[in-house]
Amino acid sequence: MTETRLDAVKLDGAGPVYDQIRRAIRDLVVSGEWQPGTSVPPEHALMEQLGASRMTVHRALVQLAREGLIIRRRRSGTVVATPPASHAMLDILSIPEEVRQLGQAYAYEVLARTDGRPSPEVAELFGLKRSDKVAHLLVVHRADGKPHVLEERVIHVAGVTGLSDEDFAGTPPGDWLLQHSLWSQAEHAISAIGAGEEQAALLDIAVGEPCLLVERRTWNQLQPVTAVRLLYPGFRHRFVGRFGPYGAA
Amino acid sequence: MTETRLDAVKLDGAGPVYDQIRRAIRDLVVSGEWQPGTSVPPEHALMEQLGASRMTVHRALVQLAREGLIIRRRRSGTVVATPPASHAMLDILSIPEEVRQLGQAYAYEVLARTDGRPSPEVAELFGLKRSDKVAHLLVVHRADGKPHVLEERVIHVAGVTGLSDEDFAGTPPGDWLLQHSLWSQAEHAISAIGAGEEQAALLDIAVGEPCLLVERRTWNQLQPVTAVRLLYPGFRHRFVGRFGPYGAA
DNA sequence: ACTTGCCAATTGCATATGCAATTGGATAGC
DNA sequence: GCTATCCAATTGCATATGCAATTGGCAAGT
Repeated sequence: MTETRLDAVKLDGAGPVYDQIRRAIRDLVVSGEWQPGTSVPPEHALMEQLGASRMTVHRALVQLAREGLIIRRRRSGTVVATPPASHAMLDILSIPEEVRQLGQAYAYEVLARTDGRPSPEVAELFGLKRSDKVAHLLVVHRADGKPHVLEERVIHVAGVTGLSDEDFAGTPPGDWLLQHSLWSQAEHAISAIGAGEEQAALLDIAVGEPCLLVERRTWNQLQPVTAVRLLYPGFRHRFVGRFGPYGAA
Repeated sequence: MTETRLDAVKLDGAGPVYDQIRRAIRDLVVSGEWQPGTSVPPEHALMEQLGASRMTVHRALVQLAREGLIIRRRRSGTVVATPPASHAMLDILSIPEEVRQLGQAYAYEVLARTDGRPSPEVAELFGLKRSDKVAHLLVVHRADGKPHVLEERVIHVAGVTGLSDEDFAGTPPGDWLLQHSLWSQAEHAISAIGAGEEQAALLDIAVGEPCLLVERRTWNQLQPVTAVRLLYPGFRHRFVGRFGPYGAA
């Protein structure tokens, strides 16, 4: 248990006091000056050192604890946490947004739509009964005219209202669903796969070309809403994220 | 601007009052009962309705605002936010951990190590001067004896202490670095690529086989620490994340 | 030694209070 | 009508205060 020097905590006078305290301590932690395991001075000490009230110091410490930089326990005090396993964040944008952010012209085309019952595989994967009604969609999204991503989607009809009257002429299904359905939970998986024959033709790439496959399933209160497979040609796509040891940067 | 019914906020008596209030309002928002754009009752109203002090109500609302569910402005009040673009979280585990979580036996092998200057590409990619010293490493990680992932790593010698004395016999470089260096910022990218000839041989797969490529670069206070390319055979790997509309689930 | 019980240090939570900052909307003046 | 001004509603921040809950460590007793 290393010592912490109390006078290392220095306020900079910018913004609310509680936030100055928070930043001051955070900087000591992320700079490594206060190593994991060292104990942070108790609230009373900081309160006297900094000339702030206990509640103000408390507020700063509570926030740092919520951010995972410190761990607080009654009686035994506050110690610097060891950085947790990191989480990388990937922004999930709608595909039109994604394309426009790249500065390219967006277009899409609904290649096929069938309304019916789920195939056994789909029902299994998605937790549906064979008797539930679903819509299948096949959409290709284009950026500057070139195929950008191939979307295969299954929508659980009972989970969305107004689906049967919608032809997706004005809005691609993903965006339409965002506006017309609620979701409370999603899961996605990223993997790599070679393009199949049909897929290669639609994406205008060679068969076997490595692609990023993003599979996403969405529920609302345990009821399935939609499942989608997005196939991105690998050589022109990368998902980028930035972060720090304690969370998003 | 829709109306919000004040009496919709109901406490459940479990845990701290401020947290009951927070959860009660959060539930109204995520259930869609309070649509985006509707205004949340002012602190005074909630205070009277719930029989709590203003500071307690305040605390709940401040926290909800930090979580992005509501937006607060002086005088104009508090309104329900429209859900932001989602972030998906991918847990970044150390590779030994990753393998063990799959219930498989972990092993690794350092295939090559060279200490020297960065190649022009590496220097460019990583923001190093040609004169900086770097170590190159090539490591294969195995799960139950089979190649799991191929790691190509560059380490900026000046950014880490004790590197030259370390032979990575006991700990793979990624884990060793976590223990012996600080980092404040990281960036990673995921893409799909076909295995090259050498890579295919080391991973025991066919040339051109689709693979997930994870590239990660790490800095400490703007100084480069390490850059790594992790090549996962695509057919046996997927990165999975779970989340909700307002963040991690 | 080992166990039990107690004390005090430390954090957690809630309240009451006061003032500052922002700004929508009303009002007065032109 | 249009603009400048003021007012009041609302949130933001800090303090002072008191009690509750947890628990490390000491002390007493066996």
